[in-house]
Amino acid sequence: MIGLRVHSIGTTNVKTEQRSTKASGEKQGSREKILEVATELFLEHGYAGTPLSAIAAQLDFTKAALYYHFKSKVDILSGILSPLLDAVDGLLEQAPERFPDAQQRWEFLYNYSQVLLSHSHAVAVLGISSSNIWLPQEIKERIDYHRRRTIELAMLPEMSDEEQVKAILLMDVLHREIVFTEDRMVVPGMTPERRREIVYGFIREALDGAAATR
Amino acid sequence: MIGLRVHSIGTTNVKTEQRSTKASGEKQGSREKILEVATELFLEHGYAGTPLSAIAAQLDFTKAALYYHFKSKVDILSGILSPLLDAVDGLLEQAPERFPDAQQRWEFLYNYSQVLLSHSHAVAVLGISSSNIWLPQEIKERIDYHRRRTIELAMLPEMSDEEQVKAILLMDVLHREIVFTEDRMVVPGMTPERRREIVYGFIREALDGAAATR
DNA sequence: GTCTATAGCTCGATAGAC
DNA sequence: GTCTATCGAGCTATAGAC
Repeated sequence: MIGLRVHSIGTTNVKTEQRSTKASGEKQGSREKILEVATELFLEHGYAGTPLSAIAAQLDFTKAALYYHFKSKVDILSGILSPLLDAVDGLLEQAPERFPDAQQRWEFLYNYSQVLLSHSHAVAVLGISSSNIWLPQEIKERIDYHRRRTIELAMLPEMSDEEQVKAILLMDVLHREIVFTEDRMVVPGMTPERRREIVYGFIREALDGAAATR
Repeated sequence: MIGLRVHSIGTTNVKTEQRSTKASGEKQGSREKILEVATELFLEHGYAGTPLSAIAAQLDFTKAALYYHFKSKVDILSGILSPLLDAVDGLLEQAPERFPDAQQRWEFLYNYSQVLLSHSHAVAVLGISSSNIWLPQEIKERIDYHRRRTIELAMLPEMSDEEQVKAILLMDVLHREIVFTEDRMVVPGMTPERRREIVYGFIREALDGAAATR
C-alpha cells in the first residue's frame, strides 16, 4: 500500500510523558496511541475499511474506550490530520500575496515540502486530494484552500498559460514524491535521499525554465 | 476524467428503457446499466461508501437483482475495471522488450495514454494506484505489472539514475493528467484540450531532454 | 430474469458498572 | 479511564416465489 509503515510514524510513544506538571492529565498516552494505531491501520486498509474494533483490538482496548478520547470515528481522522493542516495554515499566513521572484517561489515550495514531510503520515492518510470522501466539510474546505493557495504561490498571474500549467504539474510531482516512498524505488540502488534530491532538482530546473522564458 | 459526473456517464437515469423486446430479454441491458450506475456512484462516494442498495435504488432494481448479474460486490468492481486492464494487456503484448529510441518511447507513452483515455471512467474509479484496497489479489497483480512494465518501457536500463527517476516522474504526470480534469482548470480560460497539449509537450520535452544527455 | 423476504453479520455509538 | 453489554442501523448474500 502506501510506503509509510508503522515504524516511520513512531517517535510519538517515545515521548515519555512529562506528567510532572499536570497531575490530572489523562496520561497523555492513550490519545496519542490511538492516533498512532489508527494512522497505521488507515494507511493499510483505508478509513472506511478500518473498523473501530480493529483499532481497539490492536491496543488491547475495547471500542468503548476509544469513545472516551474521541467523540466519533471521523473525529479520530480529524485528530490525525489537524497538526498537518495547522502547520500548512501557519506557512500560508507568513507568505505574501505573491512571490515575484522565481528563487523565492522555489524556496516557498521547498518550505512547503518540508512541512508536508514533517507530517508525512498525515499526508499519506490524506492521500493528497484523492478520496476525500469521508472528510468533514470543514476539513475539506481547508484542504481545498491550501491547494489553491500553494499553486497560486508557485506561479505568477502574468505567466503564460503554458507556464502556469507546468507550475501546477510540478506541484503534483512534489505531492507525489512525498506521499509515496517505498514502492517507488524502481530504480536499482536508489535511496530515498538520492531520489528526493533528483526530484527537487527536476522541479527547480523546470520552475526556473518557466521563469526564464519570460 | 474524474470529472466524470453523473451527466457525462449517464443517459442512465433518463431510463430510456426500450421494453419492447422483453420476450427475448434485454440481455445486454441490465448488466451494462448496473456497471454504469455503479461507476457513477463509486466515483462519487467511493467503493466502500457505496452500498449495493444505492446501486439498486437508482436502477429501480432490488439488491437481489444485482446478484443475478454479479456474484458479489467486488465482482461489479472487476466488471468496471476489466475492459481497461484487458486493453492495457493488449498494448503491452505488442511492445518489444525495450524501445531503444526516444521517439518510440514517446509514441508508446502516447498510445498508452490514449488507451487510458478511452477507458477514463475505469481509470478514475481506480484512482490510479491509490486505494487499491478492496481489489481482488488477481487484479492488484495485473495493475502492478502494468505499472512496472510501462515505467520500464519509458526508460532504458543504461540511463543514469537521474534520468530513470525523471522517467518515473513523467509517468506519474501522465497518469495525473488523465485521472483529473475538471478540478484542475485553475488557469483561467484553459480548456482541457489546450491543457492536454501542454502536458504532452512538457512530457515529451523532458523525455527528449533525458535522452539527449546520454 | 427479477422480485420478496430475510438470514447472518458487522458496524458505530451509548449506557452504566467499576 | 476502561470495562461489559447491548442497541439499531446498514451491510452482503442467499432462498425461493413468480
